[in-house]
Amino acid sequence: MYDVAERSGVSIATVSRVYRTPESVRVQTRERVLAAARELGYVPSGNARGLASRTTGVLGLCFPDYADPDAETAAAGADADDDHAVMLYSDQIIRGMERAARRHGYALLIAASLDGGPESLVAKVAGRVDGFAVLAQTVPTSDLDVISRRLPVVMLAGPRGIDHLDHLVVANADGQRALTRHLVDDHGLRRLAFVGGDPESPDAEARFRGFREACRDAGLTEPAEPDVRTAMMTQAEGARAAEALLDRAQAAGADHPEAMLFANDQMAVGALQALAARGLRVPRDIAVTGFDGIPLGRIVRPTLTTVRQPIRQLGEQAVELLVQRLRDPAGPPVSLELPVSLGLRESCGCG
Amino acid sequence: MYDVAERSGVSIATVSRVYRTPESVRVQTRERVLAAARELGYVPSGNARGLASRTTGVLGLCFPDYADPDAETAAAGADADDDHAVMLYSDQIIRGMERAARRHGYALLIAASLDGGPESLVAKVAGRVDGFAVLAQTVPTSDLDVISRRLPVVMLAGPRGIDHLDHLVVANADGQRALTRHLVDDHGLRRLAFVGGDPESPDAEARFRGFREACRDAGLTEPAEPDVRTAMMTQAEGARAAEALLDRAQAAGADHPEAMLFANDQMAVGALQALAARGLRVPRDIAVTGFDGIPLGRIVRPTLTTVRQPIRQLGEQAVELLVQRLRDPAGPPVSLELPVSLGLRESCGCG
DNA sequence: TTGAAAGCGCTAACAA
DNA sequence: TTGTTAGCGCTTTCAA
Repeated sequence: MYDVAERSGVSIATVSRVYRTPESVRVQTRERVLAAARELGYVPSGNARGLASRTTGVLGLCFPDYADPDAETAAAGADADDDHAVMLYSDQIIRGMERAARRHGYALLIAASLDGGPESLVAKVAGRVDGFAVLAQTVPTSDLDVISRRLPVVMLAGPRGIDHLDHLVVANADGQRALTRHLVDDHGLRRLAFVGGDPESPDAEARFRGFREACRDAGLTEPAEPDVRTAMMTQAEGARAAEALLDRAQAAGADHPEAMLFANDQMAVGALQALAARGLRVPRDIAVTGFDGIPLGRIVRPTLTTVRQPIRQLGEQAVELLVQRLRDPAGPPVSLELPVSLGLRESCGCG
Repeated sequence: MYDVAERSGVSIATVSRVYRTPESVRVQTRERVLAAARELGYVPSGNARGLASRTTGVLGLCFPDYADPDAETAAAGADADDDHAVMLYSDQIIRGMERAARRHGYALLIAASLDGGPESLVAKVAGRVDGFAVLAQTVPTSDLDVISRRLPVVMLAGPRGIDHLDHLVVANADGQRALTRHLVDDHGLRRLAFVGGDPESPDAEARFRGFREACRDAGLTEPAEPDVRTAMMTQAEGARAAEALLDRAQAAGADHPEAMLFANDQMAVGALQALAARGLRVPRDIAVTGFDGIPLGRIVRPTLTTVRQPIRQLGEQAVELLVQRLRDPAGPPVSLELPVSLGLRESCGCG
């Protein structure tokens, strides 16, 4: 910058103005500066700029560093030889955030979190942005606690964790409730079984809650617990859960459920295969539903009825929240729930 | 940092050491510093750090700001109501780069390029990274010219543009040549028609070149030009091109081609529909092929034979190139061509 | 093992 | 419209 100033015969302040507020510099001068900059290959240092102005013009995103297990499994199921079709949860959030960030003139810095420590990627991100979003279970609460005292952080798709953070979730309970009602009201099903996940998973629990509430509202017996729980909510576990449900009914001399509702699509897809193997036709003999809206759900036969998560909107909304928070750092913490939508396809008897 | 130093009774130099080279500080001291940092909510400033050390630990990516028309069209074709299934070209590159960057300890800064000007997003990215990748036709050559004199830039999937840049392309000609040979050698087809794109598109032209070479090698007449060219290579244009080809043959009193090869999957998908509408069965009456390997290609019926681009590897390789260039700034410019693979499915008679 | 001090390249008053 | 001058918060010799 000093070189550019010297070469064009102005002060560094003028060079700075040319880049920050071009109108405030006489056209003639401006062009002289720009020419010199071009000749010298001058690229303004974002670091120096950020240091002097205390803003970076960058928003961040931290997401888990393990490859999304759901998506990987889906890829394997669909077509193992390439992964063009499979979009990860994080890919979609990135896309949403990038678009929204661009609208507001921000760039997006992304990093999957390695393990902690003073020099973790999270720390790096935090030090280089004006604010950032964190996907649930990515960053230790203790780190977030420290960081969120210095800059805006929004927590995505998880428990708030720290109560002064802004936070964004999808309407898990609402979605599952609506889907359950659809089964009861529109298809007349009454013997429903719910397959949940780890009790520690807020998503899975919220979905079960929705199921339970719908049962209650419909006058069915309100279950205290999911009929089956799985640890990882994988396809294999879904298949096993379906079989267990069948075996259990048989052992009791009872009819099998009229519908199996799974806390995610992965398990539902696994169940579809297991049920076919046992000679049950879906949806004729039994209905099956999932949750998430993964691509695999419309490749399998029958196509899978599900609740679609608005993942991209999650990213966009995260940026909106950050931008707003940057404008008004003192406002009360915001907590938003994004609406989901039903994807009614063949496996429930629609489509 | 001064506060942390004061609170823990050391100098700022020691605080710095705690974060940069923890081993060089006595354990006792280190923990005192860390405790103070925690209490104060200290987050090291990436800007200051970058300014002082002249490195950012961040790599960048600039990609076009228009939504990828191919992918958007694919989404519309597959299922207009959501976009979970559709991965954009840029999404895949981002994913590839992020993974590779993480392996090398870098974070990734992404920005779609708005229009130029001194304050463009490109300039912002350039000023905040140690090096970055540019997707073809994203950044004006003049800007790149200036920027690339200060930091490593790798050009992706396009003409090199500036000859001292590292640059990465996929083997368009090789892929189309191999696919054409497959049609000729394995399926015994000889009357082939090629539908290309804008002569300005290096990708489309390279693909046509591969086609032409394969024709020559097979002893067929070597076409000087594609049988049809389209401007945007969309589905609609592909459909129109297929019809034009049919009409042309009919007008000439000739048989229709035995195969139509399209310069991308979009057009091929459009053609599939047009051919079905004309009562032609694919691949029985005529074979159809595309290029790219978009997700839609395996959802349509018949599934589409294509050449798959290794897009994610493009991103990973870009990072490798940048890292290498950062290590050895003076080395000669590198130019790599990534191999593609055939995706033989139903529309050519395989699968 | 720790401290002192000189920048890194820019922005933002304030002056002229 | 342009120039002067303090820092911004850190890293990095060089000494101690």
